[in-house]
Amino acid sequence: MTKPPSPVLVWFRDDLRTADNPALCAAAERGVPIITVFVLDEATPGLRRLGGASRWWLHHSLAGLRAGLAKHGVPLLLRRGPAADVLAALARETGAASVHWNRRYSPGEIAADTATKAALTQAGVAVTSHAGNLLFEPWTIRTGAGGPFRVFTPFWKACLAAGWQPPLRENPELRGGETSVTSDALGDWGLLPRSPDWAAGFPAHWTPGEQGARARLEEFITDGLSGYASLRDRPDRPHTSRLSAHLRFGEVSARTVAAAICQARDTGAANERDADKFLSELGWREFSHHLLYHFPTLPHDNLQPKFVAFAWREDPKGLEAWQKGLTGYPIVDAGMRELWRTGTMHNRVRMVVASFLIKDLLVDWRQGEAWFWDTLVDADHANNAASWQWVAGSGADAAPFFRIFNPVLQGEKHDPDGAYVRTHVPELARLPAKYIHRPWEAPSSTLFEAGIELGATYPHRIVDHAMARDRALEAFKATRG
DNA sequence: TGAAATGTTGGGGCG
DNA sequence: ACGCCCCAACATTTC
Repeated sequence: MTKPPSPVLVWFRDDLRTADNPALCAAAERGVPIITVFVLDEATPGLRRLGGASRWWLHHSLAGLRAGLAKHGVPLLLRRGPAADVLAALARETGAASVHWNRRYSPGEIAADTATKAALTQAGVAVTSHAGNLLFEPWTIRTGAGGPFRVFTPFWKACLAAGWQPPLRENPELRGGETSVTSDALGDWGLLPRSPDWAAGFPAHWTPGEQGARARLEEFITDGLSGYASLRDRPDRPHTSRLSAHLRFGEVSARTVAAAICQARDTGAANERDADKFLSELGWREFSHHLLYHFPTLPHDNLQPKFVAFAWREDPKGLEAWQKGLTGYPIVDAGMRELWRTGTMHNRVRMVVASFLIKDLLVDWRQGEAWFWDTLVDADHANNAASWQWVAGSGADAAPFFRIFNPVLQGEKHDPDGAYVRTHVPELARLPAKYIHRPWEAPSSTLFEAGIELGATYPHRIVDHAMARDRALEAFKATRG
């Protein structure tokens, strides 16, 4: 009578994949049965509760991961509660002697994981953490002086010089663990919205999960990468990767994406300019995560102290008009409605709407950050905070505050025919291109023929941009002086 | 990974 | 022929 081997636990977090998953690989190499778990932890202090759109994504991604693991006979258990308690209990129930996970890097997550590791070690369970979610561990990229970079270009140069690891080559040979241990039912977690089901339109745009991520990566390299450098700013064209949510949940690793892009470049399938431009966008993801690691207050506090005194306006009506896509500026409204309807927004338009909220309405960037956190399927604590501070001018390597986007010119430059506006603001669809980004200048006969009545079928502008620009510059001057 | 204001230049119309 | 003005086109500066 030999005792069955004690299983190994793999704790999934932001790495909902089987390929290039160092924690899963390391567990597989132990040659004992594997039991995996995902913990919905809304109890440990310091962890940010997921936003609505992210919860929708997580539900489907977990369903996909469970199905993918089931093919190997590996169970995915779902548990809810403080991770330290849940894992300690699970180790007891399963008899597991070791746990593997891939590291997280935000301050709250680091604290939580440190506490979990301590609790498990105390209970005699070995914990091993791995590098799986970034190209580089944040503490490994340093300036000549030994500190963290605050400027992107030298940061990325240092990254390129350091070189990242290729993805793990082999899919691990997975061996499932028999377990009678209970799991929550995914449906009981209430991750999906109902009454109203605002995510009803999401499935037409997204396939969460590892398979969907790999398919999206291949499709991007085939159809989108060529021309990426010049067309990535065009919201009316399909030249962005749309991989951000897949990366956020780790359905595909950054290493895998980077390797695929490099391969396309090195085999001549993609030109160097397009490939390198896309790689640098992965670099911005890296930069944001490293910044948050080194500057843990990034999501809450202005990185540049001079902004602490900035006289933000309280403008609940303006904020609501912005959220609903009723500002009267077509490119802004198109973006905000794309966000609500599909859970994403084109990157260029994100900058335009953020500039509008911060500079035209003078609303604190944190209110915009909170809305994006709730509505974006790719909402990422590091990227979101770093990017909002970038637009506000308060962050690292940020756009200067006085770089104020003109929503009309941005629309005309990047959506020249108005196709993007027409898609998302259908009440303007019949307006000629000449006026699509400035309907208030259209002759009344043109508006009439397009079936538009300003103030009735489409709002008047909630603020005059020229006035708002001057106001913003004045406010900025005041913080400096 | 801006935009607007201001400055400069050069061609053409015109007295 | 010449100087003057206008202004588009482009460059530079400023916010």
